[in-house]
Amino acid sequence: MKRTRVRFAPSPTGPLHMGGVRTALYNYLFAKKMGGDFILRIEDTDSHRFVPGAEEYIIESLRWCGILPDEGLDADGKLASKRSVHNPHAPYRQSERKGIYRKYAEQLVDGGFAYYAFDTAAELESARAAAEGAGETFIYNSASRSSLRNSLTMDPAEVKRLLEERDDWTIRFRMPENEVVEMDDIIRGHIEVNTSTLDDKVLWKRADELPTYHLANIVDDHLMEISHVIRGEEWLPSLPLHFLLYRAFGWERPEFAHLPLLLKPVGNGKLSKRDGDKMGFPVFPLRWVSPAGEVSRGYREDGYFPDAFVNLLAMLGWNPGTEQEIFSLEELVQAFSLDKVGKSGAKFNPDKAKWFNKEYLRMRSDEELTALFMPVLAEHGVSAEPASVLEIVSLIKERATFVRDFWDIAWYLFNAPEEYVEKDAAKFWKSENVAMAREALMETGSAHDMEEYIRSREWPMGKVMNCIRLALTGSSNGLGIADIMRFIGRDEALARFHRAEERLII
RNA sequence: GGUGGGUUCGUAUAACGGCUAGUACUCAAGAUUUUCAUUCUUGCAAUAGGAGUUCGAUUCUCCUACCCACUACCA
Repeated sequence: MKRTRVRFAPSPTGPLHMGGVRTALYNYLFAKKMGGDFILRIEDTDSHRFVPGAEEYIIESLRWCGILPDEGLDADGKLASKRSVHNPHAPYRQSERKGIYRKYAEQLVDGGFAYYAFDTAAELESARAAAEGAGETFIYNSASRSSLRNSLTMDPAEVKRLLEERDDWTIRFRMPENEVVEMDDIIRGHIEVNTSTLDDKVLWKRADELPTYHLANIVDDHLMEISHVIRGEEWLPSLPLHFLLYRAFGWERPEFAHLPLLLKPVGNGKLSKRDGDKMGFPVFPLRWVSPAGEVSRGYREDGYFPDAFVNLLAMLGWNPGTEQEIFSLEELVQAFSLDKVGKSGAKFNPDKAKWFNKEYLRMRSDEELTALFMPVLAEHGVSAEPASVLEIVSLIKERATFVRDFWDIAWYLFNAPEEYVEKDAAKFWKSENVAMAREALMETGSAHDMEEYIRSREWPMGKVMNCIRLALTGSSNGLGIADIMRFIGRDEALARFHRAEERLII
């Protein structure tokens, strides 16, 4: 049986967004599940839309997620340009493969599957405008190509002359007339399309001597021995062309699987960069600063754990068929299967994303979380013993979604409150409570004794404790008094209490 | 406009023609707790509409509606 080989083939026209990461993830999971190879290829055949830094961003994102390719990267983590044992199909950047595509395009011309077209951009523009004016849509296909300037309509000598003289011609695919293309998609099943609704796509451009996506994609997938093409649903409309291209070349084609789109949380439409900015969640795996200086937030910088991010992405459009929701990458590999991938677009839910991170935070060891929390403390000008921070972490980890929440939850263990929440003070800072609290605090040496003291006197525990809590934390919520006092000590607790007495008016 | 794809609680999804349509997130209520949070319990909430096939349809077929994608010498 043929070895499973899949590829992730992004275009470096900007930062990879979470939908792209999911496509990469599904490719990776499928490859690993089948014991095959996951290949990274950069499709940079559009010389006009190249964005500096985008390729590096893609690689760094995959690295952060732990879904690095088996093939396509050199040992230094850079995209491979030279062949090696691990990179037998290098280069993996299409701009570096530039020289190989022309002969394939011409092979199609020779076989009668493609032709040379000499229409200028301006001519096509006006043809489109004319059709639109007549209430029709201009399609470059069997119906219109006979009246356009190409090697199918022109004298061979004239064609030869133009090919030599001009440098703006293209090679177009000769779409068959009125033929039903029958296709099978692993996710969507059987699909039929009539070629009369399709157009003669440009395959190769003389102007920059570069192929378009369609040609480069098919040629490279063939050359790289790709067995399964797993890509976004937006490619489904070009599947007939790709089928026909494989047929024209006489190549065995890979299996196809078109993934459902990731949609925006509210309203309709696919997830876009603006949604995240507007609704307060990241759309990108990593922070991205555009060449113009525009900043987009990233899951990494927002405090998400990479395994949580991968987990939540995996569950968007796929399910294991069981009720398990938390999966490590290895477990995902084991459980993954393309026939459990859904057909309909998945709306991204930021609340569920946070829930995943919360679950992962709880699974982290106290030691690891402490190591992550120490720098946060330093930022707040606090120096604390790792041992006591570890103890604090174990107390607060269940209350947090992100490590950065730790400070908001436990800051009062390090600093005395500067102000008091008015509403809470009004509720609990009453003379009789304050008197009881003061006595309990002064007369006992530990939180445990204090509790006994209050209990034995049959004082209202809630009122007294909240009075003390208000003095210690500035509000009526937070950790247990015993825990707080263990960390700040009795002296500090008394000092805070006296300070509250000075500052708060009863 | 044309072509293709899609449609189960608000969201993600389960139910390979057959129990009362299940689970998770969110939300609400209750229990626990010295407060908050956690935890636990309970609750709210869905098969887009209409035909057909069938003993029986969320599931198969058709029609309608709505949504999405594509419709470049972009990917």
